[in-house]
Amino acid sequence: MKTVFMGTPQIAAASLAAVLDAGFEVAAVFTQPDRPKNRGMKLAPSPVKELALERGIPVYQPANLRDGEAEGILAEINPELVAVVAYGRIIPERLIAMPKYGYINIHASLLPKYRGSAPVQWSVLNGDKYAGLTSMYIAPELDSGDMIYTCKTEIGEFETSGELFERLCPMSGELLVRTMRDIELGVAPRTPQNHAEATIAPMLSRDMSPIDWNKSPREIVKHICGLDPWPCATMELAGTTFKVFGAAYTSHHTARAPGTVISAGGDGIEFAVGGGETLLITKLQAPGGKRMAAADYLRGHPIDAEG
RNA sequence: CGCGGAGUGGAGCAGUUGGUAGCUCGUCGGGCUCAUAACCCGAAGGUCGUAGGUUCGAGUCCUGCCUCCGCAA
Repeated sequence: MKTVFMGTPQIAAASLAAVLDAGFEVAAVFTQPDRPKNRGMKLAPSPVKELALERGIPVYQPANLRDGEAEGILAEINPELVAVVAYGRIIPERLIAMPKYGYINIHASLLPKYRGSAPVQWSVLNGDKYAGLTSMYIAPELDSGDMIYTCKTEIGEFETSGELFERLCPMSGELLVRTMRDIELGVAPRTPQNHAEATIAPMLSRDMSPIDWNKSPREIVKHICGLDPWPCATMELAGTTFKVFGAAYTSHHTARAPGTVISAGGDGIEFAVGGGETLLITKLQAPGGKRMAAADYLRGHPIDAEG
């Protein structure tokens, strides 16, 4: 089955690797153009591009899928199936009709929940018990296509989005391979989504970073985990903005206003939060510094507790 | 050359207008205690990232390099 693969980040690269290792013929790879990244803003290839080059697969990085050029390339390759994993681009309707088996996509949520660009992060932020992956046929409307297979995994209480992403990578590969096999065999199921239950998981932004101490301990923990590794939860303390990476529950109660520092010691910094409960911040990062245990930070920066 | 911050004993930090380095915690020894991560006394441990330069003298000024972090996605 002649296939074209489209994808960009790490989870896409992991999926591509699985497809290749399973022996499928990948005639070409489409990925986002190299982008300036990191310190120095050097142009960096996407993980998918790196893998494709390693495996000797032709790479295409069109800036636009609608200008006819991409269509020409695809027409020439004439794939029977196009597999899309986190490509970061809407596929024009006219392209979807081209391949014999159509376009399939792996989306990192249990559809119809969390359509959109940040499904993993939102499943953590919302404190969901499960996250997952769905393979589907691509439909013109974003992430609305008929579902093929799903794959489900429990989210750890303190698992970050980044960690969950890591775990999802191999699962995505397996799911894609299974889906492609059954499509080739003609036995893949096709289940329409319940569009009434659809929710959207929009991109995260830096504006979401500040911690709202009025929330419950668990909501704050999920906020911290969901925004890790980007854009990261933040808090203000003594006029400085800290990134927050770790928290622990306590069994304490307080009458102090949410956001008040109750204590600061070897376990971390304890804040009053919503519902009269408290939460211990255990890992943080000061501007210009590395991330460190809150207790370590306190050694060089004594903080006065108000409780 | 995209912009900016930082590299000081095991950890986190101070270090004033340049004059041979301090604090908190930890570690080790001793003491007190029924006991303790608590308290008291004492000790060890640093070529101040690196290579040069300025100077009578540099952690403290100048230049190159290395490493780390933030912005940007």
